[in-house]
Amino acid sequence: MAPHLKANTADRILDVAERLVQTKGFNGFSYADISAELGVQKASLHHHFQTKAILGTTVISRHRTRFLGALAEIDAAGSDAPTKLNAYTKLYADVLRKRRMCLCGMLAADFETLPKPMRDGVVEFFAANEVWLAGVLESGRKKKTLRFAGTAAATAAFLLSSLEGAMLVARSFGGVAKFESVVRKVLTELMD
Amino acid sequence: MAPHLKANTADRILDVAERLVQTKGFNGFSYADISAELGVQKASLHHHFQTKAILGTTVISRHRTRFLGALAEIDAAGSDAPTKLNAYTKLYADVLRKRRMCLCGMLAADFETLPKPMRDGVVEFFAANEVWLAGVLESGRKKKTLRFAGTAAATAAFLLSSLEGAMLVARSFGGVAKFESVVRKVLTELMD
DNA sequence: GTCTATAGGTGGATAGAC
DNA sequence: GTCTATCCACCTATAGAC
Repeated sequence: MAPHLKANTADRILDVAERLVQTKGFNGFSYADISAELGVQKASLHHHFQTKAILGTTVISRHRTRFLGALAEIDAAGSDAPTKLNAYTKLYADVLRKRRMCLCGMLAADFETLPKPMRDGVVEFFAANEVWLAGVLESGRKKKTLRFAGTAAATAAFLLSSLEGAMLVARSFGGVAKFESVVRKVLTELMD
Repeated sequence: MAPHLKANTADRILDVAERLVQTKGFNGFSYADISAELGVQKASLHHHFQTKAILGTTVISRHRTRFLGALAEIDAAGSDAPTKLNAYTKLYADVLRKRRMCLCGMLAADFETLPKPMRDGVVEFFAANEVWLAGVLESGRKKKTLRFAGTAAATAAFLLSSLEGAMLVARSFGGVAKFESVVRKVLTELMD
């Protein structure tokens, strides 16, 4: 709430690290990159985040907190299910507009090379997303504002997969316009 | 055609490099990894592929040739459009079963860190896939074996995105079963 | 909490013998 | 075509002064 004009060093490190993970992947950047960008020595970065694994884990957990906060805000608005799904896809579009990949989508690509705590964070993020989506879908089906075959859980998995894939592909091939075209196709199936 | 019992060194290097890209990403492996696995010194690898960029570019172009060959085989079978789409998704499922990501899907994640020739290869691969898919979709619509709204090109982009995303997510969260569940959902929309 | 300095290892890449 | 040996830049991480 209280807006600090200058974030503290740890947060500024996390900001840069988060962006670098989302654009270059966890193995595509180093402490030296963060050091150069912030004008802070590498040793100072290690003071705040002793190892890269700890830095990565912290990036994930801060991101999950914020993302779940955004979902809570969507819920708090009290809109109907289709509006909630639109708002959800807008979260992804906003990330893509910054030329970034979904944090956990990127880390899913790097998955095999990640330390265990980061892997766990990625899986938790996907699970939380699917739980939230399934809830929205189920409520939409009850109120007849959404239509879909099969379980809400399977439809949630389909939604998450399609959004992640649309981001992944669009970042190199087609851009925001293609992402939004795919999103419209996905949502239309549920809402028409 | 002629089955060599032992592939030549260059091909064996490409085999390992391809698998490492698909599992760890382009920035997640080194010449040392290939060296250890093949029992060949790093300097020898550089004799066959002078730089990592050349190695990566060669992996992509060999993969594109093989993949387009697989699509040509599907076409040669002369099946109807739904059968072709099923065969196409099976190509992806087979990769996932080997616990690998689609080569170009993985490289799409690494995109920002790739040398230009590799970027071009990734984009070409996606473009070729969408062209092929759009052709199958258009022919299916003509013969009323497939139904979809909008253009064949947009539907092809949706298909590709969903398959890439389903692979990306399923590799860390849900496995082959979830991938196939998503695929069934995607194809059912077109075939029901 | 930030710095300088450095350790110890690995990255991609090359030279030159065989 | 494969090897040994080596270069140098960069990596993560630590020690210790300020």
